[in-house]
Parts: sequence; structure tokens; C-alpha cells
Amino acid sequence: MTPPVFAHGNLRLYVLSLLADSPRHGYELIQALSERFGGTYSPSAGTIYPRLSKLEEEGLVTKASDGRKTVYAITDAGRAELASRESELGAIEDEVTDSVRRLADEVRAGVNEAMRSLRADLASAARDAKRGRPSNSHSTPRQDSNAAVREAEVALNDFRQQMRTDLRSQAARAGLSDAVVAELRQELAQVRANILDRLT
Amino acid sequence: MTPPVFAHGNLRLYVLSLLADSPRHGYELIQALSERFGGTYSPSAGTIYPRLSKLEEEGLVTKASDGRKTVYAITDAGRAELASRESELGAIEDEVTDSVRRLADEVRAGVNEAMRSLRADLASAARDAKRGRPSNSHSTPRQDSNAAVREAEVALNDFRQQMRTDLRSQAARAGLSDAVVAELRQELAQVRANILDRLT
DNA sequence: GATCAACTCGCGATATATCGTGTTTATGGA
DNA sequence: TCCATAAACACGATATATCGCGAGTTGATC
Repeated sequence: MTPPVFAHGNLRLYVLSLLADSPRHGYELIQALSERFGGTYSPSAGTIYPRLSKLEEEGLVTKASDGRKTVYAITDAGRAELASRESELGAIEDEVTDSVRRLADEVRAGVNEAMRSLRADLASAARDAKRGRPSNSHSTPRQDSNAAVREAEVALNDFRQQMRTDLRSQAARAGLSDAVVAELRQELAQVRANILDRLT
Repeated sequence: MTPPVFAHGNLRLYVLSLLADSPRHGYELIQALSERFGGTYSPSAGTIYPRLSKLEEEGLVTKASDGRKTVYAITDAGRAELASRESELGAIEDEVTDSVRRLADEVRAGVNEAMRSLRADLASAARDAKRGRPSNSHSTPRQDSNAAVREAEVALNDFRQQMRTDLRSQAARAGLSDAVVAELRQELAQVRANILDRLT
């Protein structure tokens, strides 16, 4: 589904550059990478450990056990490899930053969030059914109210997503002025006031 | 920060009940729990494995290695314990469903999402600064535009969160009528139309 | 009966390792 | 030179285990 953040061979080089600063263990590398990219990209263990094994196999790093941890350090051969490809390193960081931003955008659009509470409801309904419970949708008035709340939530979510898309494409086309943002803010405040009036 | 999903001692009992159905290994238990609660609650490994160790220590389950896996099975003593507390089990499922829903609400409010792209930008700015790059905030017009987009996103997020809170507490107090939801929907559509008019 | 110290528990964070899938790159023969 | 196919790679999923914090429970002592 989602494309890799690091292009072919780039993670290898980047990990090597991190080990050039100081020896680290696997988990520390994951954290270091996460920190470098603002917490938006966190390589999984399944990405880091095979890379470290390979680097060791190639003789570019050494492995040393330290209690629960396994510390990896760069070798001279590793430093040589790094030096010979130093020019690539700068470009890699920019590429990763870009692809991470794209990734964050997709996540943020997040239809998946709305799905969550629905799934929880389904699971609970299924459980109730398996036991002998009524589970009829018109049993308590609270249930209808909850349904209304969920409806409202979906509406709010859809609205937010649409506005996001609208504003993003506008920004890409011709820039987005602060005035529009201010107007949006004001109108949203007005909607909230209107709804609050209508309540109770 | 967030309260535990399972109350004191409840996870222990629930795990035991899952093992009463069939023997499983640790990871399988995590998946089974996740499935039961619609994917909204996934106990971490740090929750499951200590529990399994304790249960084994108490003689309520047995451990058996099977290649990469470690299969746990319930013992007679385990079944006895389970039988003597069967009445508690039903209540536990309901409690968990409730607390999971509350948890999902907090996550869905998600200010954290908006923070992510901000952190990515900060990280990239920091990196640019460390090299010799300009990185002045008025270099490209796209940067200001992006800032405006993010501002708008934050405003949208805040609005959604506030409305959610408003509507939820109203629903709890005196129920939420479909009329209000309809009104909200209409007003949101109006806001979108207004903003679209103002663009380009 | 109150209280407070010791213990238990749920849980995220820390730590490591392998497997399977889908891509990308390299290579070697036609 | 082209292209098939093997090798390398990034990555999520699978799998296990420990540590330390904070909150809850229990029992002992006053």
C-alpha cells in the first residue's frame, strides 16, 4: 500500500552514518532515526535488525553483546564505504523528509479513526447477540441519542476532511491567505454558538 | 495519563478464559483480545507476557515450547479458578467495551495528529540550519501558504473537538435530537460554501 | 478503625529477532 | 542491447521478554 520511506539501499547508508557518530544498539538506532525525522517516521525493528546483520556480515560494523543490549560499532571498512558515498547522504535526508510528509498527510486524512468506535460497537453487539441479550436498537432512549452523536461525529469528520482538501488544493493553486483562515475561524465559532443556543 | 482498560486482576481472569477455549501462544492472545474488542484495544506484549509468567508460576497454565512459539494451556487448577469466578466474566467484557470507547474518544480528539507535521517541519528546519542553508521563513511563498494551511487545520481540529464535547455532554444530560444534528449538517455545508466562494 | 508499608497489577517503553511480501537493483546470457 | 531472473532491500507482521512507573489491594501494626 504505502511506498517505502527509504529508497533501495539508502537506509543502509544512513544507518552507517549514524554509527559513525557513535556506537549504538538496535533500539537506539530506531530512536535516533525517529528523532531525526521529528517522530513522524519510526523504522520498525524488522527494518533495522536485518540491516544490522547484513552490515556485520559485510564487515562494515561489529557486534558486541552488553547484557540485554547488542551494541554495534562502525569499522574502518565501514568508514571507507561511508566516505566514498558521502555526497549521497545529504540528498537522502531531503528525500526522507518529503516522503514522510506525504505519509503524514495520508494518515491525517484518517477515515480509519471514525471506523474505530464503529468497530467497537459492532464487537459489543456481536457479543451481546452470542449471549441471550435483546440488543434491539430501540430499547433505551440513550441508544438513539448515541446514534445521533455518532451521526454528528461523522458529519463533523466529513466536513473537516472536505475543508482540508479544499484548502490544500487552494494553497497548491494560488496560495492561501490569512484572511480566509481568519474567516473560517470566525464562521466556525458562529456555528458553535448557534448550535449551543439550540441545545437544552 | 490514560487509565488502564482492565481493572486490577481482570486481565488475568480474561486471559484464563481465552485459554480455556484453546491453548494459545502469547502473540495469539494479543490478537484474540484485539479481535474481541473490535481492534480498538490491543494489549501490549508488556501486558500479556508477565501475566502468562505469573499464571504459570501459580500452576494455572502450562508452558510448552514449539519452535519459535511458546504455547500456553490451561490446567485443571486453572479451570477450577475460572469456574469459581465465572460470574465476574460477563461484567468484565462490558467494562472493557466501555473503557475502550472512552479511550477511542480521547484518541479521536487527536490534537497529536496536527502536531506531527509540525514536528516534521521543525526537524527539517533544524537540519537545514545545521548545514549552511538559508531556511529564511520568507524564501518561498509556498512556505507561508503551508503555515496558513496548518493554522486552518488546527482551527478545524479544535472546532471538531469542541463540538464533539458539546454534543456528547448534551446527549448525556438530556439526549440529542436529530433536529440538532440536521441543523449542524446544514450550517457546516453553509460554511463550506462561504469559504469556497471566498477562494481564488 | 486508621494507616501505611509491601505487594500486585496493567501498561507503555525498552530490547531483540525472524518471516513473508512486494519492489528495486544487479547480472548474466541470448 | 535487452530482458528475465536472481539477489538485495524496505517494511509490516509475527514472536518473545524485561523494566519501571503509577495505581490499586492487602495485611499488619498501632
